[in-house]
Amino acid sequence: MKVATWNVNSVRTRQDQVVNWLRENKVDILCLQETKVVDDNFPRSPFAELGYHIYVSGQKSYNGVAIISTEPLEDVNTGFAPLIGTSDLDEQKRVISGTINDVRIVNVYIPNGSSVGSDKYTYKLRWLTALQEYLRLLLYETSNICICGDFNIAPDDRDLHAPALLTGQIMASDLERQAIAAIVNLGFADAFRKFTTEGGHYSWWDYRSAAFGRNLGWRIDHHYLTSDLYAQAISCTIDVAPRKLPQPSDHTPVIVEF
DNA sequence: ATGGCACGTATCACGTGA
Repeated sequence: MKVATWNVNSVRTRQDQVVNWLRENKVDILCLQETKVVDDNFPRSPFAELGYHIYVSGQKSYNGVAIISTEPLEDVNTGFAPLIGTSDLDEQKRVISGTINDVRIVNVYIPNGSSVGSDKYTYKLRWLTALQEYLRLLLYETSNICICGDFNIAPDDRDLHAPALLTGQIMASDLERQAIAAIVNLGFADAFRKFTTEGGHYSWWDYRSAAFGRNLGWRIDHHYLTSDLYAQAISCTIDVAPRKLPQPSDHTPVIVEF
């Protein structure tokens, strides 16, 4: 099974690119982030015409997640509420989950955090604490979990183009990295690092400063797998091709196969 | 030096992203 994640920075703006990518990359699951559209306005038909099922949790202008699946998903739900109860953290649409072939797919769009010490940074850390609790409870229900999405965190210095400059800044601060480590310690592993240990591989490049052309990137889009799935993983790759297109998203897809 | 670019909004600038 192939599971891809892609922050598309508006699914309506990127609609043709996403559909074309799906035609050429027959993944079973595509997790989207930053769809930036309310559910009623999600462009369902081009995906349905390819035979995909569509599950969405969106809002106006900001955030929004979706799962595109070859097969119908079971037990689809959104937000943290199903496991940890009602929370103000669910006002922003950042979590959608469903089951396929006894694998629980959890698609997340982790908050950006703005800058270390800001109110948004505090929100990001709160959100990460909630995610940790959500996953801890989910592990009582199933042992096969693939959590993927835009984490907005570079787990270690290999995931940054300029660690000396960027370590400690937003997306590379100690508390954010500790939050990732706490999730890993629940029983997950970073699928990409099973196959690639060196640095220089990124999933996001700033639109500004011609960052992509100079490979000034960050690896912030990840798949974390429970132990059996991790053992079964046979590849995890970053497809940089969509980032080269005209009017691209600033992120590019990452694909795991297990 | 907080800049650079892109997105959505009933814009003609702003908030947000990372």
